[in-house]
Amino acid sequence: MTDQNNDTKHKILEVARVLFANQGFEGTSVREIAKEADVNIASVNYHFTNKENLFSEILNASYLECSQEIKAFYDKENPKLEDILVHIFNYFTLKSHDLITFFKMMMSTQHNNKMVCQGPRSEERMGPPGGTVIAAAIEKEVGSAVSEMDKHWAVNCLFSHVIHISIMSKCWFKNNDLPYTTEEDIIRNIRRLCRVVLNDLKN
Amino acid sequence: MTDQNNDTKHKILEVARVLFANQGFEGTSVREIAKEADVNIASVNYHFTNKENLFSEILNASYLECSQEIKAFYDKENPKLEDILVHIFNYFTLKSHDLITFFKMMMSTQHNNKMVCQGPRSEERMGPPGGTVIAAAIEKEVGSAVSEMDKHWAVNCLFSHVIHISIMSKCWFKNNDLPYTTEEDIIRNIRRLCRVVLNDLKN
DNA sequence: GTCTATAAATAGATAGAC
DNA sequence: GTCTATCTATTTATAGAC
Repeated sequence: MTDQNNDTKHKILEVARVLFANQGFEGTSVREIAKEADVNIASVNYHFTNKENLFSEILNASYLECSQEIKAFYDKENPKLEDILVHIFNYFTLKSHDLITFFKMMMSTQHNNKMVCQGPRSEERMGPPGGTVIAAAIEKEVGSAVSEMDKHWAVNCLFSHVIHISIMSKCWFKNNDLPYTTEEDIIRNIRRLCRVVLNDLKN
Repeated sequence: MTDQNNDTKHKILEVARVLFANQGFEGTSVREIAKEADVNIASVNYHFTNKENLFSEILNASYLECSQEIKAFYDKENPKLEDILVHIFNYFTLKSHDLITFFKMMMSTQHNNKMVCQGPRSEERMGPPGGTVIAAAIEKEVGSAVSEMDKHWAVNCLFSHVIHISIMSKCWFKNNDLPYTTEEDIIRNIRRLCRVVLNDLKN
């Protein structure tokens, strides 16, 4: 594998994940990817066999990178639960298209049946990316006596809020100037939900 | 307008909303819609001018019908907050493609900029469908002294959870058999979040 | 209002020269 | 590994007969 190969392959991946995130699978053409990445159109199929496989590789990589990013933050900063969720929000909205891509793909029924389940399942049974880290943080703050069901409930509530807000802040809020939807508002709201959920688990 | 016209137009709308919900805008062809609705392909453009306009009409209608359905339930049953949210969950997952369609469309960046804002804005400034009903129910249970900010926070938390779970239960859960994701689990979790959020507002 | 036929554009994929 | 050229299929949209 030459440097040129790596370059081309990498450029395609970088461009494709952004285009897929913004336009969906069907909304993005291979030609568009090649043009935007400034590579020849035939190189896409040469490196990835076909469009579906390119998509699939990005899907699996996105899940993995999301999980790893969150894990790295947790290991390095030893943060509180609410800091993790704010970190996830910032990561998704400011730094990366990964999660947007990932959840849009899941919502495309014709693809999720074929694709979501394949590839390495890094977090057991493919819970939400970062799910195990969120669960660990909950246990640390509430105590290890917390039941599995309680933990699942809490992870679910918190993650669903963050992912929903992350996605909505990119389209809905922007187009409808709703009240209390500045970045500071959103982060304050995330922290508040964390405290409220944790309080419930403690009782 | 003859009956035949109404029939054809109505059939197209019914079929298209389901296909758009499942496959997205680009993933659904006009041919597929016409075939599934058992109408001639040219009638789609005859009645709706073009594909984008058909999509746009469905988008606005879906938002409106969601809001009205929730409002009707509220006016008729005088339910508790948690019953409203369970009703929304049931409505979205069991009875209708409306919300799925609506949120998928919002996530398609190339369309939401053009479309989401147009049409009648039934709930002020296009908050989530059912948002005003949820807010009213909160006020009824917590008391009218609750601040606007608190209400927005609560609506946000509760709605984001329900919509996320509704969407996920159609693809993610099914494909990854995660624990605590039966319909009963989900409903129990929704009710729990309602109680926890309400408790916080009362203090 | 409905139909067939077709125009015009674009899609994914590949053959074959280099 | 990269490129041009092209095949084949499919798309949206429309013209024109009925």
